Amino acid sequence: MVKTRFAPSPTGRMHVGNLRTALYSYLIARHDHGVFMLRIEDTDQERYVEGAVDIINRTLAEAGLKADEGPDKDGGVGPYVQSERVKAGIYRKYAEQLVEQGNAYYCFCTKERLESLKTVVDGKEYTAYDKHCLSLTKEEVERNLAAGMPYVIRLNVPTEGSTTFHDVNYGDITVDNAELEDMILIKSDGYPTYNFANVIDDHLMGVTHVVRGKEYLSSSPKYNLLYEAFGWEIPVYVHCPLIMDEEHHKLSKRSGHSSFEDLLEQGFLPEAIVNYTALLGWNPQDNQEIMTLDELIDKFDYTRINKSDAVFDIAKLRWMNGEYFRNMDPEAFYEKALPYIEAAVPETFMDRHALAEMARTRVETFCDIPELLGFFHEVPPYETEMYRHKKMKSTPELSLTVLKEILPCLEKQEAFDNDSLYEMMKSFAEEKGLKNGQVMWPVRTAVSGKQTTPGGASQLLEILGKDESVRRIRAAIDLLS
RNA sequence: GGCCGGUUGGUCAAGCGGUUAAGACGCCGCCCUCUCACGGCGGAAACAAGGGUUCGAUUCCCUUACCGGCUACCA
Repeated sequence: MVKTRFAPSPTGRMHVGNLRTALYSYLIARHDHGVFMLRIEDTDQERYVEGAVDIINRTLAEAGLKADEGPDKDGGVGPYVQSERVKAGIYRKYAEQLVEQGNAYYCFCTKERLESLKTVVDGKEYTAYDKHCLSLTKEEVERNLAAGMPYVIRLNVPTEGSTTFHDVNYGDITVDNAELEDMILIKSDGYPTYNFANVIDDHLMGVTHVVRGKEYLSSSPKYNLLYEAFGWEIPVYVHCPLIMDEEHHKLSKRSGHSSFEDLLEQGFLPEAIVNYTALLGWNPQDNQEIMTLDELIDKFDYTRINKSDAVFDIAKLRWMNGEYFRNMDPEAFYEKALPYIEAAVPETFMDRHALAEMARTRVETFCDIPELLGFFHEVPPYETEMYRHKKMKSTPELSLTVLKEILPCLEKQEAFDNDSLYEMMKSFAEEKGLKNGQVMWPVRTAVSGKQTTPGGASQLLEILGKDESVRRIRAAIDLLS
């Protein structure tokens, strides 16, 4: 039975790199009808952010990634929050076992001593612990412990030989043990480090596939040392390429504007965000890009994940979001777009459904709506030169004449719907010996003040209604006179 | 600096020894058209470099270059 987990740290909003890791974990589990688990890794008290767990829950819920097990749904291997597991003494117990076995040792080195171990190369600091405390006798350790000296527990990495581990994506990776540091297992505040807690929890919780970003690739050999020391079975590693920002750096919370919540605020649909991130580092065989979560579950194959990093391209996300809008049920779009429409066009006499439908095929995010529909609320200031259009054979002078003559027609027009209005203007043009554009262009400009509008003159008139249309035509006549 | 990984158009990304090197986004042009948008058609645009291996390398190996990650009592 496949069991995957998503194990975020509650340190703020969730950027798309994390979201994708969650998504891939979810897809692997679902594809195999396995279990997807959520675990909260709050071992760093410094970085803990109040409310961040709520953000994680909300993000997963909105993205549609429901966990089968987690803090809110016990699956029998809890607790699912690491700080609670610390209280239960879980990590300490295993760390002490390693100490007894000789695979780990107590270290009482002070900050100052560690500082003295630092070497500076190219302005950057590097430390390599020298196993100083490994030589402490059992008595010395007991004495220090009894004296209440602060300590950490370190892994005793062999100085000779090499360690090889296997990753589904990157194959076998071998590293000289001399390169591996005696990493800290238990910090002086009693909390485990990420690397240690991960191994313990993944084993205890029965995780079969570990999905994570490839930034952990270089610390993975140490994991094997841990698994071997405990005699535990090593899970399947699935390291994913990183998602990069425009500057080609790892997306992080610091980059800003790239978290799931940021994107929602920028007017994107959760489904589109999920769909897009799925394609950053993976692709289905069949070239289909627009996929529902269920289709992703069906098609996802973790052995086909890419190795190289991917740049997050907001332009393509915009396109994809637009595709979702175009394929969306009009009523569903209307409901989500309504707040944006109401803000841009407060006039209640205009048909909101018609406005929504006008926007649906023309915007890429909800935030594009105000710019697109704003003129319905108020005609923006414009130059009379806007009435000049070569292809339409329209000029400001001709426009004035057309508007003056069509005004009474509009006033007496009874059926104020698109088709009727279009017919009326078309026959008006015919009677006057004008081209269609010579009538449509001035009318559309007069009621919108815009070079381009969503929909043609007649559509605009219909939504504006007779009173408002007439008012705007009159204002335009004044402007041109 | 050391270690690990990566390198196909601007971006995502097929390809897994023999191809006119897919497709998508973006960009440009044309068509459709009451302006847009949608839609349709077309275009420009790539195998980092050098050595091998091979009858034949984008595909396999090595070197170099470049990019990235790690090198924390952060994850």
